[in-house]
Amino acid sequence: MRTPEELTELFRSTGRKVTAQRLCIFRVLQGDVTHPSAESVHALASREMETISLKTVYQTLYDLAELGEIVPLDVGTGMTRFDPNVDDPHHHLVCRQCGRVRDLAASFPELRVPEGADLGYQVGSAEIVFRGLCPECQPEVRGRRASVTQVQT
Amino acid sequence: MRTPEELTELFRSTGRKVTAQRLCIFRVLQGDVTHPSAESVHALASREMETISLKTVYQTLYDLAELGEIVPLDVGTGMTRFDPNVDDPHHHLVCRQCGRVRDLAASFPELRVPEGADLGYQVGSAEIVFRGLCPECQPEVRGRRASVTQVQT
DNA sequence: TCCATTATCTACAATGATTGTTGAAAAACA
DNA sequence: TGTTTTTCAACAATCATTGTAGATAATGGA
Repeated sequence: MRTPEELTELFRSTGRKVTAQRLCIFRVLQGDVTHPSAESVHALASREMETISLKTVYQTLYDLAELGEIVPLDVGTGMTRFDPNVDDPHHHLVCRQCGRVRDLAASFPELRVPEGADLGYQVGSAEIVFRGLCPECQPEVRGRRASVTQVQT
Repeated sequence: MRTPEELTELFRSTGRKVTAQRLCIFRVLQGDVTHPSAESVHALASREMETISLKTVYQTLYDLAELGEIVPLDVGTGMTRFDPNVDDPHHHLVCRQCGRVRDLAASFPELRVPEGADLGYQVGSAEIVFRGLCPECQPEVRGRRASVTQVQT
């Protein structure tokens, strides 16, 4: 995602106004790698601006999404998450315990819909969600993590 | 998914009661390949039993999920979808226009998290959602479908 | 078959995430 | 600085889903 300064520029140049609230949200998102929900962006922003409303956060997040600066993401954790990493094609790691989401920096160019299996769909993209346990949620086995299990695909 | 008769058996043997509503829901799910939402199961069931409540549908769907007969699925269409196909490992095709969901009967045993990209996650499974246009939503080009585009992964 | 037990039913209210509305306030640009 | 237009915060409303409660029905045994 771009810096708050670049986003300011971008907002102005697209006829959007740049307010203290928006700058605050830009700052919160900057470098956030945890794919926050609107709620958690609001919680962080509230630390700087107590009166900022959740509505404003949603609004700004969807403005950013419209400009292609972040991507709304639904990985089945009940809320929409926002991914500020739009530059590198990537997939996602989701913790099935705590819901933590991280980017998986890899592409899978060999991934194809097998011949005849497409049911007539004109497929344009694929998203992979890898599910497992994040480092924090793993049971410790004699001081280190339990052995890695086989990926079921 | 099992037949209504088998499900009746299964429900009884797990201390659940078999009611007319439940049988109706079993019948509706039987052979449904479109991954219906609770709402659409309710709509179909209502054709046979006008008074059946949405709550009952949810309840029965989650009973079936608990018994492993169907799988709740979130593919980002705003509602939970239910997949009666639990026997064959598979992934999903989602229409980005109408939200139609279909099974993609294929497994990708070669799909691995690249060495060092797992960020410490202990990955156990992967789900792939292929997005595109279903046959009904495709623009027609001189009588037949437009050419297939490249899958972006 | 009939009873007693226990689960399930429907109707209704409540939840949590998200979106709509409105008048007040603030940013942009002349 | 003034005017225009957007955005703000507070509040109400929505949608999918879940909780509650008393009425009802399925089950298993007498």
